[in-house]
Amino acid sequence: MTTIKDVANYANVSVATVSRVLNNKGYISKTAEEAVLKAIKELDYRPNSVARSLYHKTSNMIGLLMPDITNPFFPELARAVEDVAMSYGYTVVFCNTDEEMEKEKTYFEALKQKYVDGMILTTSNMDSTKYDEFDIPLVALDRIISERIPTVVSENKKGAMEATQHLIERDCKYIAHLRGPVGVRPADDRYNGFIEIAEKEGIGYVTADTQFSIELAEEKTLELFQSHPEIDGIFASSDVTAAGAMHALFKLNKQVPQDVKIVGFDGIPLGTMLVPSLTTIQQSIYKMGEKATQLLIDQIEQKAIDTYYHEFPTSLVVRHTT
Amino acid sequence: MTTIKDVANYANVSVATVSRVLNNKGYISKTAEEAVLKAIKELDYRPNSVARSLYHKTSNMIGLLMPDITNPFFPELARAVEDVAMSYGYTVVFCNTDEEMEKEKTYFEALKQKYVDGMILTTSNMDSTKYDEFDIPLVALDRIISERIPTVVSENKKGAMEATQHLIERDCKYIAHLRGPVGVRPADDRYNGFIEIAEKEGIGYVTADTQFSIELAEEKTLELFQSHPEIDGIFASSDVTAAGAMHALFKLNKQVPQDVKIVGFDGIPLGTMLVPSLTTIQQSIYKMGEKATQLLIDQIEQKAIDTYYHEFPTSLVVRHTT
DNA sequence: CTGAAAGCGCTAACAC
DNA sequence: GTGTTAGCGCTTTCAG
Repeated sequence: MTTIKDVANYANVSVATVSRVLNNKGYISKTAEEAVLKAIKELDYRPNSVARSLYHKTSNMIGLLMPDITNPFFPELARAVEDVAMSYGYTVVFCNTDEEMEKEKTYFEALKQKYVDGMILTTSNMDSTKYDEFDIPLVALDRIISERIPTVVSENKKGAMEATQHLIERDCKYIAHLRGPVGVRPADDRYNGFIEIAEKEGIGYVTADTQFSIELAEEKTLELFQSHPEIDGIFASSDVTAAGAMHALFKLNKQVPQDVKIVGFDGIPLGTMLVPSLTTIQQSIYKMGEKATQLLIDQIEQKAIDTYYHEFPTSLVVRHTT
Repeated sequence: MTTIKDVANYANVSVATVSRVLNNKGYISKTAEEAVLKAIKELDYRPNSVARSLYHKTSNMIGLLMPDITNPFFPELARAVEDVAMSYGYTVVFCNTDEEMEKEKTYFEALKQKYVDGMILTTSNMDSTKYDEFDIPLVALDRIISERIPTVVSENKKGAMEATQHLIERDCKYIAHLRGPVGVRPADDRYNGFIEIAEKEGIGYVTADTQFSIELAEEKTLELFQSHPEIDGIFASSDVTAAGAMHALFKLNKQVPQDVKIVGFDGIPLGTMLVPSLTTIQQSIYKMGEKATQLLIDQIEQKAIDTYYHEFPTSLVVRHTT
């Protein structure tokens, strides 16, 4: 490993001079600059970023905490974060917390110790005050943690209302809602949107709690039909649970969309892969990831942040399940 | 930020002593140890890992280069890597290279400068000699780069042979193979496996080149049926392309599996979500990720590596498309 | 057993 | 314009 000292020796200047040309700071004579550049090239020197970090207390790394990259909602988000981070010269460290507070805490600490310049949180099971204590740039993505942390979310409630309305317009008389994990904010918002429309329209409905698991969704759907055979519409809180519901219907020998109509939520590629393809509420996943990263970098680079709360519109994408 | 110096002052010892208790190295008296431990606790001190990195020339970070986390084959792999890394106290930096040599090079350099302790490569478009030059621990995962780099792959060819055999046993007379990206090793191996069995069994066949894109797979399938309407079996080189084929068949009004049977490759969750669910060649994705990470950490920790080449068995999972 | 001090590679005063 | 030097926070000889 060649160091700044080697370069200085080779170019017959001091390390300070080398540092100056490296950072374009202070006055350097043309000759000195050339000598240094030549030395750098010939020795194939690259500054050691750990040493820089130590001095600057900054690492050009950002942390990304998410529940589980294996859940098909997250890869696109992660991709967006990585793309933007990369374009600004930041590198991303990623961590799966499984919605477990312990893991979240461990990672949060570990990343702080690594001097990450900021973190994007797509998970939040820690006491929100825990985050507040720390003076590291943070952004909440698809979660709401505290109004002091810039936040990027979808219009979950509005989307859910639209989905429900759509089922009603498609003539559904009795709608089941496969609710997402209770306590997870976006899922709760969707639940509330569903209830609001169902009540307002005076339609029959029933709900069941699920997780982001296809098997569980299938099972719950089977149960629902046992107790409520009159169900003719399903609003699932995610595309994955919608897929689970479709399996259940297949088993029950119900035709989609003739006997039962389905709307999902997320707009992940899975929806188009299903046969019939899934009507869903499309979120601007990639854009949300971009925005969150932008907000984080703005904070890191001390730029003023105008708005702390960003809600991205959703849109109904009608495909073949309705 | 509280430093080792603060702890030393608080405990009335020298920084050397603090360092010793931190690392359980050298002799420390009970009293000194207790004083230090108390100081650490009361000041809520955590060692700065950047400073440690600078001294040790190690960062407890590993890099993970993959083509695109958005491709559903990769999240599980990434998850396995992260899980194992985490359990050994390593943190993972992840990068999407899009199979582009430029990005790969950029990331490779960037990570080296960050002192990552090693890298897992699920991508390889750089000249393999480029990797050899560098003396950083490396593991090739789902790719083969050089025999000097420990490698973890699936039995791609064998799996493909089994898939083809299965279609033949299911009475397919004319089989199409949706080939993966030409030049990507696992895809080429699958292609070769297919050809070998098709030739050996003297069955009719045709192939088409695809990428990991559902749309393209659908399009190519449509084209294939135009020129070869007698196709009654499809072996797709990935589950995603299999899904594309299913869409095409839906459009063509062909029944699966009655008119046409399909086998995919990968064994990603998508397969179970499709209706009918997809028969596929299951790879041990998670295990491969684990093994690769283990191999990397062994190298980092200077443990001897017994075998450089690890091939994981695949297995035929029969579901409803055959 | 413990402390002083050098040094990991780099940056930024502060002199000259 | 350029060099000297004191750190950034930590580890590890080397004395004592």
